[in-house]
Amino acid sequence: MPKYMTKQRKALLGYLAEHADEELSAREIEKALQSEGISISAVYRNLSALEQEGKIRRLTKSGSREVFYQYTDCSSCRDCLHLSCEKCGKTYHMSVPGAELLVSNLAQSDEFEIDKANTVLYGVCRDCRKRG
Amino acid sequence: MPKYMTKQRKALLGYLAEHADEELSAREIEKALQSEGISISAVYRNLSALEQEGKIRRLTKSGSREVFYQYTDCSSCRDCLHLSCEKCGKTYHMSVPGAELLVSNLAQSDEFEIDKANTVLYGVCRDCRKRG
DNA sequence: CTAGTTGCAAAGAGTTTGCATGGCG
DNA sequence: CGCCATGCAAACTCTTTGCAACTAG
Repeated sequence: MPKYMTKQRKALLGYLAEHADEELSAREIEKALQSEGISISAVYRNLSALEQEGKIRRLTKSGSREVFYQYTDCSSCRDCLHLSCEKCGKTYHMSVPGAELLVSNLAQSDEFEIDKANTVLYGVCRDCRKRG
Repeated sequence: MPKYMTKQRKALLGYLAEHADEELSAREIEKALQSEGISISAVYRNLSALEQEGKIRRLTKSGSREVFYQYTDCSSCRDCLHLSCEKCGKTYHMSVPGAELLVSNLAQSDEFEIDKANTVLYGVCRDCRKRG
């Protein structure tokens, strides 16, 4: 959808790439880029465009009121499920065979067709569990 | 947390019980109960209380900006995962053995501990798929 | 040049809060 | 009767939008 590569858009894309798989709020992004010079409206407009292109996921953590945006950097994301750690906020990409197994199990037993693009499993990752 | 059973609280709880497993916005609830007489602030205050007690789940559909509340009427919900139909909004309770299988599979292969209370799988249910 | 993009400020929408009144127990 | 909950309106936060100025291609 976007046609011109402005310096604001470039800065935003760069920041998202550096923080792939992290959950970021619009305000966080604006603050992080304030030295680059980008207005909060431009942040929102670009995030919305990216969301419509399917390059970004918009999410809210349960219990929280905040809205986060997440740039998911995974070329094969159409075929895998996502695990989100509630402690560190990182996203893990579930191996394709595992995802397939789950999805087909579900389709059989409950006759429910999973929408992989919009499903996120929440929990605690191995690293965070080790830390306690 | 709540101490008194006011008529507003009673009306709200009754409405939630009638519409268990449906996704409702604060405004919808207020409108539905306007004959009973409840203010939007009371709706929000009671929903927040219920959310803190864990009797209600607060969620946003991906892509949408709207916030929904859902009263999950399931006595054994601690042990099952939830499937949410993106077409009709209904929640399905995944059979316990199925959930256990999935959770243990994940724990083994990806060493990720699922938080069943906060995880919702999105997709399309059998009924909606039949309808097209 | 010319259309897409930005910044600003104002408008909106949803949610929260302060305070006086009212009602449950 | 005392305290909690309600209603109202104002306050807040997050997000969107109108418009003039700017700039990438």
